[in-house]
Amino acid sequence: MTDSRQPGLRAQSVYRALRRAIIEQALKPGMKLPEDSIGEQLGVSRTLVREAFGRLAVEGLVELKPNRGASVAYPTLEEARDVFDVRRGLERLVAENLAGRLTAAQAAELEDHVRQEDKAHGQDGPESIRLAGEFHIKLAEMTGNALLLRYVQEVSSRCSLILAIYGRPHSSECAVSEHRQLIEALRAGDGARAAHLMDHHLQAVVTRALLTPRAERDIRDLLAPYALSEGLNPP
Amino acid sequence: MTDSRQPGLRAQSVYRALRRAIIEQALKPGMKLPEDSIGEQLGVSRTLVREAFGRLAVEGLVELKPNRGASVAYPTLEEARDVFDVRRGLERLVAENLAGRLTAAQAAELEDHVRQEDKAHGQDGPESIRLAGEFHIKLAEMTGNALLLRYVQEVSSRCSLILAIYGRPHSSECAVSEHRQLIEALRAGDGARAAHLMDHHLQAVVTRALLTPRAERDIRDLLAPYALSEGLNPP
DNA sequence: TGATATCGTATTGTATGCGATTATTGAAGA
DNA sequence: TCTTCAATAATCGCATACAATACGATATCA
Repeated sequence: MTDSRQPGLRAQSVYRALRRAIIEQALKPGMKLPEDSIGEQLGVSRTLVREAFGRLAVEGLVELKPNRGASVAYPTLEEARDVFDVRRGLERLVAENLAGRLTAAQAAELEDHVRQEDKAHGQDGPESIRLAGEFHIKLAEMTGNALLLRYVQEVSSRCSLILAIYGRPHSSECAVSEHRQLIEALRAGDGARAAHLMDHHLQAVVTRALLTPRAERDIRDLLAPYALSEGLNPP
Repeated sequence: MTDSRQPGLRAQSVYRALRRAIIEQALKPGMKLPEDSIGEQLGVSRTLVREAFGRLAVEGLVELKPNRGASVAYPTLEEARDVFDVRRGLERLVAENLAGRLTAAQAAELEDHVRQEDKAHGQDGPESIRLAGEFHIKLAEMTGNALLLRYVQEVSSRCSLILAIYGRPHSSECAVSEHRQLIEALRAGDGARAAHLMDHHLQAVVTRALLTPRAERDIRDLLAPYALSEGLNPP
């Protein structure tokens, strides 16, 4: 138990617990987040829960409306596009920073990682998705740029949310082969090619996992399938 | 008085007040930030002050150490380099996004802005610095990408802090001519050139304003000039 | 029956209080 | 004079308390 009576760490524990719960969709997008029940569940007061909400709101994982509390963020398609655009820019930067600077140990670690991805790819479980995400985090870590890492983590989290809403069920977001090519380019020190690969890789993720033109952001369109399944006939 | 009895807005007021105070160096880097006195000064309780500290800590403007409270962040040179690297990446993205998409009204607004910069450039005051910063914020706004805007604002804030510590006194950070060239490229729809110009522009800002190899990050070196001015003789 | 008003409850926003940790002052000893 | 240590004061971490607002249910009226 990492309850840790140490001061300041309980606050962080609450933050991390909620963050994980949101990313793993234990708390689904749009779900209401009452302060006292969550605090009670985690064994802390509302104070710490609110503190965590604040951080999560900055990161775009929860929405915070005045006098009506917090709920898990429900990004619009427009926000989703924004997030992916920024993500591509950030990860391109990662690729450029890393090209040629990869140590042998780092390259080995990455290759070990894609091997794990290969194994998990067959079963198409949440394990596969987690590994694919971690690959990008690992790359960001290797730049040694703390701010870049933080931003990449943030957009990755938000991408998880976005895919939970708009993604097709069992798409294996990242193609392992694309990860392999990327490592190759990084190793060769070809920054331009690495950046280009990364860019197209992430672009591919969007088109693979996102049903772009479908899923209108209007309530009518969200309800349409339910109406149909009930035999209703909206105009 | 924007005291605003409205709920949730007082918290934001505290956040913004502290943020401005830090950026404008009313609160200097490294300065201690006691919850009580600040709350008393702003007419709110420690609760809201702490909330603001949390947000500012996420954004890297304050440091938050367990059991010893908050202080204005004092970025190391390494952190400074990280921030500038990410900033270049982000603003390159801005340039690419904006190239060719600039409306006539937007172009006019930017040109009006650089004209103001021209005027202020003579007096080399803080006005000049503020305008130079706002130019970049305006560009980010024009992308329509809220996340990109937030990130650019964040790195800009941190750059203010960094230049306050490591910058030479009256360097007029941005060359107005470079801003003009950038607008030109954006107008022409030449994304690659715009990105390239932005990249070199920001690179130039660093070399112009930052005394890179000097300014050691050791306390001894920070204190050296003070020691000398007091006639002391450190080993 | 349907719409609106009103009251009670649940939940949020903010302040305050208490125990714990850290900084500071001053005095005693080397 | 410089160090060491203890007592006090200041500050923080967190929980709780209280006021204000929003939500929901029942009652009232058309």
